[in-house]
Amino acid sequence: MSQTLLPELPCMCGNFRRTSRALTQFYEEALRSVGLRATQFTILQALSLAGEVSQGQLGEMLAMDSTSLTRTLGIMSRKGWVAEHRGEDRRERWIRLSSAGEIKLKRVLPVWEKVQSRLRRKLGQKAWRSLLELTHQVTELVKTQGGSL
Amino acid sequence: MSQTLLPELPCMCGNFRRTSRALTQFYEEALRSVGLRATQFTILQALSLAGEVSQGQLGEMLAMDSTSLTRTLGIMSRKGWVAEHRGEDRRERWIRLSSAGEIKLKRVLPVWEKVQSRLRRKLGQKAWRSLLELTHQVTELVKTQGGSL
DNA sequence: CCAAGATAGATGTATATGCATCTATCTCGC
DNA sequence: GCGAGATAGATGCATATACATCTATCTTGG
Repeated sequence: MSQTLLPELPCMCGNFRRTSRALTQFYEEALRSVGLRATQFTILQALSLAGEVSQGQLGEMLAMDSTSLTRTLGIMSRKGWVAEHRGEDRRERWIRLSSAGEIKLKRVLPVWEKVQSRLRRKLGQKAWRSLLELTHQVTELVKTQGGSL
Repeated sequence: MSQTLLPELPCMCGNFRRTSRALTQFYEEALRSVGLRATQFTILQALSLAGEVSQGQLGEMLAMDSTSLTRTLGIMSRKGWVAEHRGEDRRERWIRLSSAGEIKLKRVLPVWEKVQSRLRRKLGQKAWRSLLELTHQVTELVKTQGGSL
């Protein structure tokens, strides 16, 4: 098949989704060796940083529908990476890394660091920093002002 | 639930995936009124720009596995938005907008433009341009140099 | 022309993801 | 304390998405 040039997409959403797909493949190629999907790694890392949080709070942090987390956390729970218990408010589900999860994360981090720095090197410090800041900014903007003008 | 501050994620991939989710919800909230998912809109728009392409070429353009397109194009074909036919090479599937697809796109574009400019206004011209360029750059980098150092 | 290897998609399977809806709980006014 | 309305997650359903594998077809050396 001929080399179709990567076109500039005019849609910011389409653009982000495309880059997400590309990046996900890039990271998962490495993560595969340790049996983790991108989302699962993100959750491990987020829990490691945040400590114990409710499912809803985790959803907020990751801009992910908390009901979507029900399934992903189920998978991770079955693998023994997270520990859950009901909160004082019995409707809530509180989540934290299990010790197996901590061990898993410790083993995975070097793999992640390698992909991460490989990309950082390719992109350059400046673009790297800009991207982290800009994507964070977009997420905040879109999430907090949501539907308003 | 208390307002958990949106943390900075150290992982570029996780960052992009989070922003993608947020943006997708933002755009789909608007697109819902015209019965389109983000991916479907992207494909309509891409076909409108590219004309007729093979399934593989479309996958390249969108950094999407061409076998994933089999299902999405199936859905869109059933809705009558795309027309397909076998290529001279009988293994290939060539895709273009049907006239119903063109009409659909024409009806959807104003809705898209509105979300799009709403976001552009919030972000500011400068960040907007930077993002389009940087995301494009990342996609190219990751896709072309893929696994290499 | 033919067999061997390459390639484009189709299909099976697993995860990711959101929304609508449902259930269990909680909160608050009375 | 009770009932009405709010809230956290669970569940049903649809789409999105990738990879492994399979099939049909093409290409190419002999």
